[in-house]
Amino acid sequence: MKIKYELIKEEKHTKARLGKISTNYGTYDTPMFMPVGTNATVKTLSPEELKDVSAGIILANTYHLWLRPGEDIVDAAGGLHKFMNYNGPILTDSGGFQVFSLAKPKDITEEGVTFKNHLNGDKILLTPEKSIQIQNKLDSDIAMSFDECVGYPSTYEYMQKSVERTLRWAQRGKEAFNNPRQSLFGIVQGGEYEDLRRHCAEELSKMDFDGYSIGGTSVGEDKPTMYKMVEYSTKYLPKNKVRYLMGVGDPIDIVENVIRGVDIFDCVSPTRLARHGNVYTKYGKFNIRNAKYKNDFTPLSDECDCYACKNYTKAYIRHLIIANETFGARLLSIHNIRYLIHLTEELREAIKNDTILEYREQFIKDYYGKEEK
RNA sequence: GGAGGGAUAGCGAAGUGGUCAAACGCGGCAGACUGUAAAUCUGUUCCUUCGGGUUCAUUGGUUCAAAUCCAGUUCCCUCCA
Repeated sequence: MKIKYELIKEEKHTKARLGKISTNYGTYDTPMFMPVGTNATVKTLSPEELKDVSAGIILANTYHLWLRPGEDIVDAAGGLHKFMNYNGPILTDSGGFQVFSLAKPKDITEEGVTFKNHLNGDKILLTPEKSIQIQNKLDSDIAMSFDECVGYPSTYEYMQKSVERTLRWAQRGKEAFNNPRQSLFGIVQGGEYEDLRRHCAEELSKMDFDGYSIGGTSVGEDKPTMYKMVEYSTKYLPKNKVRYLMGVGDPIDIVENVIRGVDIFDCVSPTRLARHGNVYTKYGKFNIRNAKYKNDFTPLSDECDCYACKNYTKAYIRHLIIANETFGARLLSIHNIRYLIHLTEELREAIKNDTILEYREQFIKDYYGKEEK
């Protein structure tokens, strides 16, 4: 079935929204955070551990699974859920981000994007139709339109051309789409230009997607610019459909963008930072590798209810990370994902109570502490 | 007892007259990371009051100049007795 979004309430002072999203694999409250599992695994975590941190939808990647193991293998396994043993909803990204991270401008044409296969160097062409066909076969719950994620800064002229092409690609993808169990989202681009964001959002709305994403953020711009990009997008999107801000997961960015009307976030940061020893806490981010934690036998965070915090000390986890033991990366990944999901739980509570502005103020005080003043 | 080889920063290891406070790797100390080519990348690692000061086993010598050449001493390795 298609996903359904139900808007439960809007916060009194802001555009923050409390909602519910119903999927083939259960109903979840929004705002929510989706952990990223590019290669059909949220790096180092088992599905049981994802459940333990209250993860809902997770994200996998079309480009990566296309190259390896190939969508036919996933199909033969009975679809992505069975293949990776995940009994929750899965969203697949289209490969649009790889246009930003892997392709060069000259590789992008009206037809699609030519990539240099990062595994063996082959030249391969990904088109809007191909991306959708792969996603149909992967049988994720939500497929994304194939878009061009444009870096920042970018000229108005380029962005205008790119937005028009992304709109045409969205239409082509929609026409190629063929999986009744799956939903399809359109992606708003347009950089920091309000008229382009508006145009893109309105045209996509006319095409009537099952949900809408905001793309082209966290590509080098500063935070105020990112927040503007989001405002210029949510402002022109229908209220009865879910809004997903792609690739954003810095804690403050989640708070700020919930306030601007975003329902869903995803980000690699909790798992990547974990592998690099960084730990999110209410009182800011720290690096467990620092020598000062050598003798620290307290948990990562006193506020956290995750498996790592309930059972292990900083000194032990530091030892694991320094010794390059995978269990350390796993414990920190569990913790960081749990931190971001818990953050969305608090934000939902604040929306319920119409206190999100107070929440933001307190959040900044706690998270940035002394450095801010 | 004899013959040869070697001793370089926390460790390993380049360097064989000036461009050497000394490559590189490891280890140490920090930093970055936002739809994952990322268990990756970057900086730093003799002392310093940032002017400079002391280093290449050690002592002495040659030279305008020595980690680099010469001699003594100590220790280590290989082979022969």
